[in-house]
Amino acid sequence: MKEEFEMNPKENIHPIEAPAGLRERKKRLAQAAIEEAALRLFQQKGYEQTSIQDIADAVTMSSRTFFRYYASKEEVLSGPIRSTQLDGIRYLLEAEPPASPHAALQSVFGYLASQYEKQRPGLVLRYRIAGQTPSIASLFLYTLMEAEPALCDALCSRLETGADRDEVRFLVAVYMAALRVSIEEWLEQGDDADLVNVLHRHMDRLSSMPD
Amino acid sequence: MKEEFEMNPKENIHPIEAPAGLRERKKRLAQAAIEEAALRLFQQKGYEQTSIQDIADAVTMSSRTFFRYYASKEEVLSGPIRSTQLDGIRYLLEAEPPASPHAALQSVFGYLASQYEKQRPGLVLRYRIAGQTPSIASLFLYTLMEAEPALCDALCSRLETGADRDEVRFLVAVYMAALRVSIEEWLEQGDDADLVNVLHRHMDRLSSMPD
DNA sequence: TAATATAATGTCACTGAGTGACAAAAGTCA
DNA sequence: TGACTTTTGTCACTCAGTGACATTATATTA
Repeated sequence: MKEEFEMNPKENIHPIEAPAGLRERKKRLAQAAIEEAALRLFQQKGYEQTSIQDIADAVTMSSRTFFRYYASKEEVLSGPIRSTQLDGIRYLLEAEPPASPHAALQSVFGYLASQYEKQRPGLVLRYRIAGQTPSIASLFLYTLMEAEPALCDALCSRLETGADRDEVRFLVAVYMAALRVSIEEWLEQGDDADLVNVLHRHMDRLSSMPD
Repeated sequence: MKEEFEMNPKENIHPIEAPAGLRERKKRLAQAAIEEAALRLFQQKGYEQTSIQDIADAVTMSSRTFFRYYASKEEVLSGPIRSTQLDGIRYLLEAEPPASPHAALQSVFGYLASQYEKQRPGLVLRYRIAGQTPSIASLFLYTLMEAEPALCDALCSRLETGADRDEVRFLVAVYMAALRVSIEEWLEQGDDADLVNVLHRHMDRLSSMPD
């Protein structure tokens, strides 16, 4: 069992950060350099053929230091997905009380889709690697689904009607499935494909479900 | 990238096996002994605290030999889930042509639930470990979802109406989500809980979706 | 049954991920 | 500048997993 919900350095930065000392700036540069080099090498040589040492060499740091920025090799790839999911949880917590579970879920997942939409190039690359590397595909699934319990909690807490916990869990899982296949579909399409649109096509058919 | 769809020795056994030589019998015993020891140790000391060497010692074999039975430490845990999913694919391929996608999916997933139902004790144990070990939770998710493409293919091929591939993919994913949360719910309940029943409660609400 | 072929196991040496401990270097601030 | 804190590098280590090759056990056949 590892980091579970520990955040990586990037996520700790407060949205509007003041001047920021030299130390902070160097850390961000290092983090960015690692990510850049890692993605480049994964593309060039393949994920499994790229060692931490290769990445460390590429950015001239010790491999020990790599692990001070990323808890594992995998985390370089999953970071953006995880933080997007966390955004979704925050979004739901801050949203106005929903009219119905379906309305709330359409809203959060629509928001998530719009967030993923902004990251297309990075996601294309990441999912291409996932397609060739089961352990990464597995990680991405987990990273998506990991947010479900928090989403359930958030939704239940904002629903005045005492909704059945298990039903909410089911609904969240179903919408998550919709998001997941929408992302897959969207990434297979051309660069001008519209994720929000793909997701809505699927979600519309869900909202006719009886509560 | 590892074995992908390679089968472990157990799965290669033909259902009705004739006498079976000494070699075969020894292999099955070894495999069973490994699984037994591994599960016992995982329970006692925790998954991550148990090394391959510990398992090998417990059954008096070299750790090299462990890897001739299981491609990885994880595989000891995921094996039964994977083979159950494969059963589901086979079931769908051999079933009579379905009246509708929903009918077909209710049938396969009902079958899968009934298969999982038979394995409760092992699944309780495995999911307890998954709850403490993200990499295993991740693996279980993957093992479930991994069957989706094959399920889509099987379903599409048996549907006379030229169904939209993406819609079928979505439906399969949604039913898979139902199975997944049903299993989670069922494992949290008492020993006399009924998985098939839990799943049907969820699936019934799906079948009212427009195709 | 003995000789031979084949399959399973053990041994050894190796790569690579990940970690703990501690010393060296760099950034911070008075 | 000097004292303090954070970051980095070094080193030694554990553990998963693999390839190569010798050894042992099972299977086959004359």
